[in-house]
Parts: sequence; C-alpha cells; structure tokens
Amino acid sequence: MEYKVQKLAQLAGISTRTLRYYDEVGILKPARINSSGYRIYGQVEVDRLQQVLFYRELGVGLESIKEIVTNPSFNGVNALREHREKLLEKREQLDILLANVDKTIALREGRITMTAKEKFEGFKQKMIDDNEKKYGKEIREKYGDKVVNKSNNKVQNMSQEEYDEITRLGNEVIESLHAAFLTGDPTSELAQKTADLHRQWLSFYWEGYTKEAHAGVAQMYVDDERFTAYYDKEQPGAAVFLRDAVHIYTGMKK
Amino acid sequence: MEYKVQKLAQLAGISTRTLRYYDEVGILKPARINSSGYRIYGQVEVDRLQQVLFYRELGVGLESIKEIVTNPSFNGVNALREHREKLLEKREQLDILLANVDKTIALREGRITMTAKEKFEGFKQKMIDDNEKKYGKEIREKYGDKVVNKSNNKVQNMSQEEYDEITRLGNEVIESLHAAFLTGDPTSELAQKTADLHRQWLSFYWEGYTKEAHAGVAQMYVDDERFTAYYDKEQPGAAVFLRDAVHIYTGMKK
DNA sequence: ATTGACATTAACGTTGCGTAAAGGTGTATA
DNA sequence: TATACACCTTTACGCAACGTTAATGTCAAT
Repeated sequence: MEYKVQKLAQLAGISTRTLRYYDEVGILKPARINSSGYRIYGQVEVDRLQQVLFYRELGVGLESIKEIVTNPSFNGVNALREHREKLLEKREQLDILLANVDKTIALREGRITMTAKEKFEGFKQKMIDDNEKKYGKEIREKYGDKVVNKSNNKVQNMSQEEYDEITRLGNEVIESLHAAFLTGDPTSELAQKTADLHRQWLSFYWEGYTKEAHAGVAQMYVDDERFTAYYDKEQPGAAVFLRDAVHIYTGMKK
Repeated sequence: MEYKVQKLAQLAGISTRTLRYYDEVGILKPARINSSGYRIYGQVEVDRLQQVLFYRELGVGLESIKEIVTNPSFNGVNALREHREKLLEKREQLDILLANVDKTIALREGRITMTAKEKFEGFKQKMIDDNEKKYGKEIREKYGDKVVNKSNNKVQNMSQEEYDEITRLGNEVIESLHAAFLTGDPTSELAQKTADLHRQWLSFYWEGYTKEAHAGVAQMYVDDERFTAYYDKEQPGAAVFLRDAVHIYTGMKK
C-alpha cells in the first residue's frame, strides 16, 4: 500500500505540513519521489511514523526522536530515561514557580490597606536605598550584582507582615546576642540560639542559604567597622562574639 | 542617578539585549535618548524594571507583564491568578507525560528477550495489519483515524505481558459468553460479568472508555456480519445476546 | 591619532510546525 | 476538450524571548 502526503496524514491524524517538515529535517523521508515530485510513502514509513508519533506523545523532542528512529542501534529506553529527567526538572521548576505565585497572591490580596501600603512601600524603598548608599558598592563587589538584586527585589515585594516579621527577628537577634554575650561562651546554648535566629533573619534576604555564606557574613561583621560598630554599640566585643557563635553554628570553626 | 544600558543591565543582572528588547516591545522605555542615541534610564525605570523582573521570575509572559506594569489600573493579582491556572495545567500535562514515560520505560526494560521480543513485535504488527485489512476502512470511517491510530499505537507499544493479558481476556470473554448464553438471560449475573469482561478487554485498545461507545461496538457485533459470524460461530445468537447484555450493562437499553 | 570600552541598529537562529501564496498535476465531468 | 476541482509542490513569514554575531558610531584616555 502506498500513500501520498494527505492520505498518510489523515491516516496518522497529523497535518501534511508536519509530514513535509519531518521529511525536511530527516525524521521521516518518503520511500520515493514520483515523476511529478510527489512524496510516496510505503508500509515501512507508516510504521516508522507510528514510532515517531508515539515518542512525540511522550513529549520527546524531535531531535531525540530522530536519533531513536534513524539509529537502529540507539537505545530508546536510555533516551526516555534522559527525557524523564528533563521532565522531572521541569516539574520541579513549575512547583517552585507555583509556590512563589501562590505566595505572592496571598500576600497581595492580604490585609494591607492602600494608604498604609503606600507608606510602607516608601519605607521599603528607603530601606533598599539606604542599604545601597551605605554598603551598595562593596556588597555588590563581594557578592555580585545578581545576589544583591535578588535581595532588593525580595525586600521590595515583601508584605507588611513579612516586613514586621523581619524587623521583629532582627530585634530578637540583637536581644538574644545581648543575653548570650553575657555568658561569654559562643558555644553556649543561648549563643547558638542567637546564631540560629541570625540564620533565619538572613534567610529573609537570601535565596539559597549556605553555611559558607553565613560564616562569611559573620566574618564581615568583624572585618567591616561599620557593622562592628553596629553590633558593638552597647557591648564592645559583641560582633566578634557573634562571629564566633556563627562559625561554631555553621561548623566553620577551624 | 542615570544609567546607560550596560550599567542598568549589570545592576539588574540581565543582558543589554534584554533591555533593548524590552524597549522595542514597549515593556520598559528609557527615560530619554541622549544626543548620541544612547538609552538613558532613571530611577523610575529602575523601579519598573524591578517589577518586571519580579513577575518574570514568576514565569509570567512578557505580554501580561506589559499589561501589568504599563497599566496602573491593571489588577496584578488577577493576572497572577490566571497565570497560576496556566501553571497548574502545565503541571498536570507534565504529570501525564511523566506517568506515560515511566510506564513505557518499565515496559521496555521488561523481561522480554531480544529475539523473543522481535518475534513478538512481528505478531503485534501482524495483528494490526490483519485488523486494518479486515476492518480498517469501515472502522476508520466510523470512529475516525485518530481513534484507530491511537489504538494501533497502543498495540504496537504493548509489552509481552500486556499482549498475553489481552489474549487471555479475549478468551475469557468468549468462555464467559458461552456460559452466559446458556442461561438465556442477558440480565443474569453471568451475562453481566461477560459484559464487564468485554469492557476490560476493550479498554486495552481504547483511551477513554465510554458507555456509549461500548454500546455502539456491541451493536456493531450484530450489524456487521463478520463480527456476528465470529461470535455466533459456536452458538448462533451469541452476538445478539452479547449486545443485549452490554446494552443492559451500559444502561443503554431503551 | 589611536586604542579600547561602550553604544547603536540590523538580522539570523532557536522549536515545531500553522498558515498563506503562487504555481504544477491528475482526473472527472460538461 | 476545456474546465473545474482536489491534490501536490516549494518558499517563506510568524510565534517567544531573547542570544549571538556583524558592521558601525561615540567617548574618554593615552
């Protein structure tokens, strides 16, 4: 049995364009071309097309399909396994997106009144601007623009609740540090709790928390006098103490 | 503070091409163009860009983003909700793909040895070909090419186990029909069990089982003499009996 | 004056076809 | 036999969101 494009197309439930395209990219060449230049397909091609469509339904890309169907020695299962991995990745990505979208919707339709929100937006912007003015350049040099921007974006899209929460956490860190400092022992339970609070606080600004980065920031509190001044304001030595506590907390203590 | 493309680009962690593209499609126009034709962005544009990138990270399309950021009255939350629906659909699609891929992998790496498998592939192909030769045209006319192709594809990608199972089921239908026919009552338990077996058997070939289609096929067994002959071979009247049983089973009995 | 970093526009490439447009082929019918 | 009509062909733009040359202009410093 021989078919021209349209016959084969409706046999397979696809368009003639698709068949021509498959010919063009070498996925499925017709058995022969007749004297009028028409594409003529035979049984072999029908079978092959069936394979192609099967893989296509699984979402496999045409390039991979081509490898599978043109290369008899090619292992279809392995290709499928690779494909599976890609699908899994995509789904994870989707899940992350969905979580963020849900979160954003929840925050946006939240209980922030318009005027209060506007004022609040001003605060946030000020917070970002201040930070940029004070530390912008160094921080950007140290961590790269992307990280800083992500952080700023995060702040900008924060809700009142989140803002309150982060402020509260910030105060808690200070209070906890104050109490822990009095023990004089960075390994003490209180000091470790402080380190943990500090981690939570940081996590508001950072996408992916890592121990290394945490330890790095703690070290910066000692190296950069502006930070040192902030933490040492009421208790000289508090910055060093916090760094030690965090280094122990993160297991970065040499 | 004013920025040219590169400054703004690295501030935002994107490419200059992206900025020019956003200008081109009207998502983010520069504040002004200087005498040399350079794009100059100000604080307003930085803020806007931050918004754009925020929505972009949520996977929102540029068209929607454009609506959101250029139209102050536009409701961002609603756009997000729409977007959320799209994401959910995508994930469902992905899940279906994944399930099918997994299934295929499991079947392919199954216990069919190469030579046995090849022989088996031959059988399957023969089965498809025979069917096409016998009933192809009519069936295709009645149910459309897509349905038939899906069915054929399904058979072609069946494992030995599935093939055995379907053969076994087919026999079971015949045996059960034989026994039920002796009761003479299509409403009898045995007859209804036969109808159920028949449903299971059909479901191997069909994607979406519906009562209507089931009833239709049963009717065809009576209308088409080739089928009638097959079922009536040992017991004349069996085809009609099966149809009646199925019509009762599916609730299609007028 | 030259170099080097930065800017510009223009235009193709990516994936898998849909959708014309412009024109040959095959056959049934007036 | 002319013509209509269904079917075939190639060519090529369009989609999303930019990446990637290529060719060329601008600015500040050497």
